[in-house]
Amino acid sequence: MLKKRKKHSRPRPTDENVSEVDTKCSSGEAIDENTNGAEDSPETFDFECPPEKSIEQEKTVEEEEEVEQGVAATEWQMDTKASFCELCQKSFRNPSTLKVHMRCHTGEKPYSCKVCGKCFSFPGNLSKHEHIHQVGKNFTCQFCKKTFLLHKTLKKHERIHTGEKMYDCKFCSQQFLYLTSRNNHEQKHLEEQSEKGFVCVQCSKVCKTAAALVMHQKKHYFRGLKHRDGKDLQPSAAEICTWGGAASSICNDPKMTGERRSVSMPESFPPSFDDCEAPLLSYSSGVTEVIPQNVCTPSPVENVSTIGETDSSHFMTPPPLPPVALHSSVLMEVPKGWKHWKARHYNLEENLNSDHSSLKESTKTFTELKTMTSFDNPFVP
DNA sequence: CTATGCACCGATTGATAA
DNA sequence: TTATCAATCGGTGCATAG
Ligand SMILES: [Zn+2]
Ligand SMILES: [Zn+2]
Ligand SMILES: [Zn+2]
Ligand SMILES: [Zn+2]
Repeated sequence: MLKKRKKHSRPRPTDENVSEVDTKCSSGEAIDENTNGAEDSPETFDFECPPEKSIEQEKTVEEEEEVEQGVAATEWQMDTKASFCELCQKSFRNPSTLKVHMRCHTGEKPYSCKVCGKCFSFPGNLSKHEHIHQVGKNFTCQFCKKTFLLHKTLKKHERIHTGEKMYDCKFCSQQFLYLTSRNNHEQKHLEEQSEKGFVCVQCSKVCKTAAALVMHQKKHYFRGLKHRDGKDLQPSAAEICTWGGAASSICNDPKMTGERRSVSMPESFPPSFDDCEAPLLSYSSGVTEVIPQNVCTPSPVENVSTIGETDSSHFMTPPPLPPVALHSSVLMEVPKGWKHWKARHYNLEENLNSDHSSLKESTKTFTELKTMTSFDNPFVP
């Protein structure tokens, strides 16, 4: 299996006094003292690459296939060769990785800063921490020459110059530079939605009840059918399989339910807009003129559970399957699938950083579709 | 207040040394 | 095969400006 080349394979400093497990950090720490600018340290300059392109997160082809095939991932986790954390249901290929991982459950922090005594679970974090005791800021912005203590900080700073806004609103096409800004914005959506009732994403019509909304949306739906005119708006079989497989695998995938904070998988998932977006994803790839409007419309969060139980048919379903049913099923129920869509959605987000071209492509289209569906969103400038 | 910006932390990953 | 480490991610908290 060819792995994607990593570019950051610099030869390790062999005999540095990098006292490994040693709880006290040796002062000569491996922490780059090649500080100012760190000439070859990939830490500092890899602006050739698109900022979001994390080489670190690239997955092996093998893993990609697992995701695509859906089932493989689950099987892999059960593989005895893999180390498995029962606490968070995560698997690791390297047993020692599991050991290290367990520290986040045990709270063990064997690495302590000898300057301030602060303890850390992971050696790398101690190294980073020790950096802050050094005088001088070591990372310089290539655009404004401002300096920063940490590489991560620099990278984030440079987004200001590059214009990269990595935080997308889940409900509209707006993007944000800061997570807090994004969250605030999304909160507004939620508040707005819950005040109004049930909003049609196509025309912004607000309905008092979900049932009314469904009736309303049927109009859009049939209108859409008229305009379709034989255009092939259907996803390819491959796409369907891919998505279907991904969904099924992910929802069973312990990896996806772990405590990995970066994924922000909520413990419980009151169906939210996320769930509504998933259907978009499912048939977005390669589709240029979809009826993305035929997505389930966000409902007030607090109402969702009720609807799911008693009025599930009011939700338009993400019809992952028969192409023929692609459009005709958009108004069908799906609540039992909430979880799956949710899971898939998060998986996509995670894979957005990977180099998986197909997932990426789909996600990209997803973003485009979000734009399409948000034309009438009051939050869109 | 809200948005912006920085300091810092927790955790994972892949390469590679042992 | 296992252990270690550099690299890098996502995230929180707080300060400050408008
Ligand atoms: Zn665990
Ligand atoms: Zn310290
Ligand atoms: Zn700058
Ligand atoms: Zn928005």
